[in-house]
Amino acid sequence: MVHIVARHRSGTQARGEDTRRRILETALEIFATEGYEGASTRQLAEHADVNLPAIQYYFGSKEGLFRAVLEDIIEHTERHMAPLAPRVKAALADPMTSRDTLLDLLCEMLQSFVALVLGGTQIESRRLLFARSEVEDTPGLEQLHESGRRHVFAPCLELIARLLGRPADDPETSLRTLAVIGQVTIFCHKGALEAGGAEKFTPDRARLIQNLVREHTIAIFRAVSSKAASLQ
Amino acid sequence: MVHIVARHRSGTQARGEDTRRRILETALEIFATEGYEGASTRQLAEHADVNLPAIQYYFGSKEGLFRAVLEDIIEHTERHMAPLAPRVKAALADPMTSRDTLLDLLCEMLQSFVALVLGGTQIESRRLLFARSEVEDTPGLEQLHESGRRHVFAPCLELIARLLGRPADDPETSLRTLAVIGQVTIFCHKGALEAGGAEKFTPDRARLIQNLVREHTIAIFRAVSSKAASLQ
DNA sequence: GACATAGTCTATCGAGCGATATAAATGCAC
DNA sequence: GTGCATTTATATCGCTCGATAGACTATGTC
Repeated sequence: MVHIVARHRSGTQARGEDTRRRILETALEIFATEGYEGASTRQLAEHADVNLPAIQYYFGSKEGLFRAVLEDIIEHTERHMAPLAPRVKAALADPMTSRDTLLDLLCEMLQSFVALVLGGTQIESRRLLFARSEVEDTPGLEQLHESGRRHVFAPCLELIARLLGRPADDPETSLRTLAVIGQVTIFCHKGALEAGGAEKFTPDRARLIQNLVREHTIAIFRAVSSKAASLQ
Repeated sequence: MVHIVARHRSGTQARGEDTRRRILETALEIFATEGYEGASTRQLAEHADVNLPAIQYYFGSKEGLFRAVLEDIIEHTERHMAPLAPRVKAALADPMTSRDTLLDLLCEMLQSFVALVLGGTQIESRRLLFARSEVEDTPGLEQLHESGRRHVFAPCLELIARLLGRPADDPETSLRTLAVIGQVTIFCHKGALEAGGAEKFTPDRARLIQNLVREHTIAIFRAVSSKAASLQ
């Protein structure tokens, strides 16, 4: 029952801890490329260079392993988005915050989101798993989804609601928010790589995307604000 | 070997043809919700109300059935996008075409794309299968991808290249194109439904999305054109 | 009415899956 | 060194998968 109790390190336990992490890290890659159902426990064990029952031993089950992988990602997401959260919260709390400040915060949110999906360690795997979470229906993916909604979608929605002068639960507000975020999420898909002409997203490429999404977003909300913003 | 020879209709043959179509249509739904690997031949047969070997009989194999489903979708995509293609081609061929015309055509392309993924018959299934094609790695999906690239991405890319005054193979051009298209593709994901607050995309909702994507796109390219459009 | 063809049925194959029972190996405390 | 918990290894279970074999029925032809 190692996968439940807390770990204390020394000789054998330390080795066990290493094994656990090795399984966890290779599992991220394999789940990302093969999907949950597509990845077999035998494949997972082989790539982590452990024997088959090790997965049950450390994580209880294949599902337990998958959930552990997701928890790692969620934790990373939250840590990545954390610095911006209080600033957004403060800006929203103050009714006097200027439009420029709100718009600037929105752009920062989006740029941070680009950095999240295109940068950092294990980029490719996280990117693929994000994309999968939109499609598959696997135990635990709901949590990943929920995390994305809380740390990315919700703050953007609130900022955009203020920029539009509309309630956050207005359809137009949420649909515009989705459209704006869609500018970023499309880069999670492998089709975007091919169409972009490159094999991988280099840091240069990521920075270019950040700048251009910023430019688009500013253009959108400058235009929308200059009119009554009521269509249909 | 019915799945190869051409069909001629009369008594038994006509019944066979009906069975074939019934399998094809229910298979679209099941592949969309369960994925290629997730859908079992037993499930497919049961939902189509045929026995298990019927799939092998009519389509050779599970893979053959899947490819047949994709071909149906691709054909639908091409037929949907066909009316716009010659107008785009003509506009691009003429070096004197005005910016406003180019921008208007781009918006029409995007609106038509919205209608494709959110409207028509078997909407939900096609939408889900589009989303899956971005992630899964299944026989034949490459063709679907290729079709989307040729009928949606490529024309938009050419129009945007002209609007930016940049070559079509410039990274900025393709990345901007992806960002703009991303405004639409995000609505293929089920997460977009929940975040949008609705259970399904009603025609009203689809029209609202069309209008708002149009507005965003116009704002983006009016702003970009008004400056030298050279960043990073 | 005999025959060939088209279509459908039941039953079953071999392969791969996740999971486990069981036991050997490893390092710790005493 | 002996007892004990932790970690790794072998062998195998029960199940579902895609696919097929082969018998049976319905239809159109002559």
